[in-house]
Amino acid sequence: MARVGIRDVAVLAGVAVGTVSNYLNHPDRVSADKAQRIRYAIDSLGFIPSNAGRQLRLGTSSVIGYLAPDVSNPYFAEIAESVERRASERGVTVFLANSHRSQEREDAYIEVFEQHRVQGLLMSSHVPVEDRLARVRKRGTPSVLVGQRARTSEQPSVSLDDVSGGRQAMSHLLDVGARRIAFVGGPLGIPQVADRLSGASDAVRRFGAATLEVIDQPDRTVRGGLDVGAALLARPAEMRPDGIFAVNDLLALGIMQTLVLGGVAVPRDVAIVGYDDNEFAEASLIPLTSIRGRHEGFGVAVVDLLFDAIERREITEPHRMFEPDLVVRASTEGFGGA
Amino acid sequence: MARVGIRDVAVLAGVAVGTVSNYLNHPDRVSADKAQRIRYAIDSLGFIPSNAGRQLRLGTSSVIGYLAPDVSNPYFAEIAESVERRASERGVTVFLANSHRSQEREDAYIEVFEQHRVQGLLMSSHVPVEDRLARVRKRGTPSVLVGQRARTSEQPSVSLDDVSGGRQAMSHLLDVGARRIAFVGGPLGIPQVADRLSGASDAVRRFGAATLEVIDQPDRTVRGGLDVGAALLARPAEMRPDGIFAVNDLLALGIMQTLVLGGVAVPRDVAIVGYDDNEFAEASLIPLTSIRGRHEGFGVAVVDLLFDAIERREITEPHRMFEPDLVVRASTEGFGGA
DNA sequence: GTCCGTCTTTGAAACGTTTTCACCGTAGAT
DNA sequence: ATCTACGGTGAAAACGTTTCAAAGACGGAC
Repeated sequence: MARVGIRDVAVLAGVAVGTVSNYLNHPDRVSADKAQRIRYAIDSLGFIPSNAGRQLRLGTSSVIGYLAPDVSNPYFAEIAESVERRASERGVTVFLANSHRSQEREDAYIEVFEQHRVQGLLMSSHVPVEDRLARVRKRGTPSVLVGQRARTSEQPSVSLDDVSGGRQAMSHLLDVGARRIAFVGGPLGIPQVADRLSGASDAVRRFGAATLEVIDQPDRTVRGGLDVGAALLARPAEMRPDGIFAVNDLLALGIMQTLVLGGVAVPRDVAIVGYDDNEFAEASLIPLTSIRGRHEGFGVAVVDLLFDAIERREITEPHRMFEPDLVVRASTEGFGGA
Repeated sequence: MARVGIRDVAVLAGVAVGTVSNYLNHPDRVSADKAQRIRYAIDSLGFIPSNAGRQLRLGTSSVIGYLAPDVSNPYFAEIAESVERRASERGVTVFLANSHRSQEREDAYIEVFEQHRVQGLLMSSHVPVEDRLARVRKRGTPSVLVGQRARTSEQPSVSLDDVSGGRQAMSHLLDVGARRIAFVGGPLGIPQVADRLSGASDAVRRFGAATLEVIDQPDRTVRGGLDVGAALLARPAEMRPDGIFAVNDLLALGIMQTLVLGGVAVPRDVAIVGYDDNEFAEASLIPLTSIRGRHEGFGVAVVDLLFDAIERREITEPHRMFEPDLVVRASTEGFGGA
């Protein structure tokens, strides 16, 4: 089953290979009858142009890569979706890859993408990657950091203003009347987590008459939330927080489940705020108040920024930041029995 | 910023290109001192081998593709994850792509994967694809159909036994005492949906003294579930089903939310069973009884089957089927106030 | 009838890699 | 000192495509 190449097509159609290539890339340059013969030959041979050959000649492919820690996380999935939509509008295809939170696999995938000479690389990560991306850029592959504000001005990035998000979440908890508030999340070394905490503690500081407890839970999943919930239940009631700000929705849902099943009323006894506003925040039996980033806009911003970099256009604003919104739902409405 | 090639490395290291190639692919054939000079040259130039060049010469790359309708769906995400794990054990990388339920984009991505001469293609789809994959196979790219039993013996596939899953779900509802049961899902043209319904109605038929109503809801998301729930609430109470089997968990969670907020007690008034057992089934405030496929095993089975096809090994069992399990939780335990 | 311009077609070169094969130098055996 | 074996090296060909320069075909204007 030898692969069929452009040469076979040319022979069968009785034309030169150059003509077949023209048919594929500049259809206007080839006459109607030859076009038809070529079309027939392609169909009957099942010819599929080799990307390798084309790429070798052209020096680049029309693919971009998106490397995320975990595409199954609705947060990244949503971004991937909007990126794909925009990329398809601009005529490039997106290859997704999961780094699985492993730096080793992150590096491996970066290298694979480089080997494939993708036009550009989009990357979301839980750890700083500016230096690695700088090396990649030096070798010729531009990139956009997604979901995390880059700390160098050479590295374009698109992110949410997590400081503002944290501030909004915390202000809301204070507004509804919570005073002994717990921030749940981790590890604090992750920029997104640190920023949210920073915004939150800023809000508490300004408000004054409230306390902020930090519960470090690096496992930001439903399961991690269940653990935190159990730990809170084990405390005497007066030691429990009356407001909880979880660093993402999964965590918040887990916490909420344990508390409610343990007899703590949400939102009467404790108000809970999540982050990301994923599909399940709204679908929960006690719908979850959350912070929503408008990720649809992400796709356009990210892809367009990447193309600016690819085409070496002047980038006036390398760090695009989106402002998140607070979405109030039942998990905080009615705190204290109001 | 001209790309640096193997030739530049050879010049800087003062050796022939063939030697550099040997260093990369057959390190044992090159002497220690030249190896060191080459290593230095590669590092200082930032050389990344071009996949295009290599692939052109070799005729194939070490990449496989997984094309799914929607990687953000936990069901496919889990599969993708286990596939990636196994693939990485076998030394190939996986590129993911989202078809977004659009056949047009499905075809486009298939073609892109073919152009890239992936070693093989994994595909999940909501529609029959055997004929398209047959064409692809004829052109030289083997594939494995994932999550759907192929209807030809030439097309390898790995799937769950959805008929059995449907039967288990329904038997359980009958066991706990439900008699007026609704099956929610659609479109019925989708094999997975049809199979689950077929298993379910088989169980009802055998049992005898129960009715099965089919509620066609093609939007198998939380939102779709909310709609169905609202429709059920609008009925007079005696017209409502006392058992609901939703074709996936998202749908079930949406239905449950509307019903509970509308004053219907779950599981006392109505028992609900989902399908897929995703993370949120367990995390719901009323944890959801569901049907669980052991998708971890999927990865190994799928990738190994694909490699059998790639290496033209004799495939004795083209259709691997996994048996799903019933996971009983609060949404059915205690039906009727028991 | 000749010339010119336009439109189409052609063949060859080039892209970056791997592999094959021939060659060279060295070491060990005679 | 000569021969043999062998490991390491280098030059060149091949992979499939696109592009480019040049040649060819054709029709219209003089």
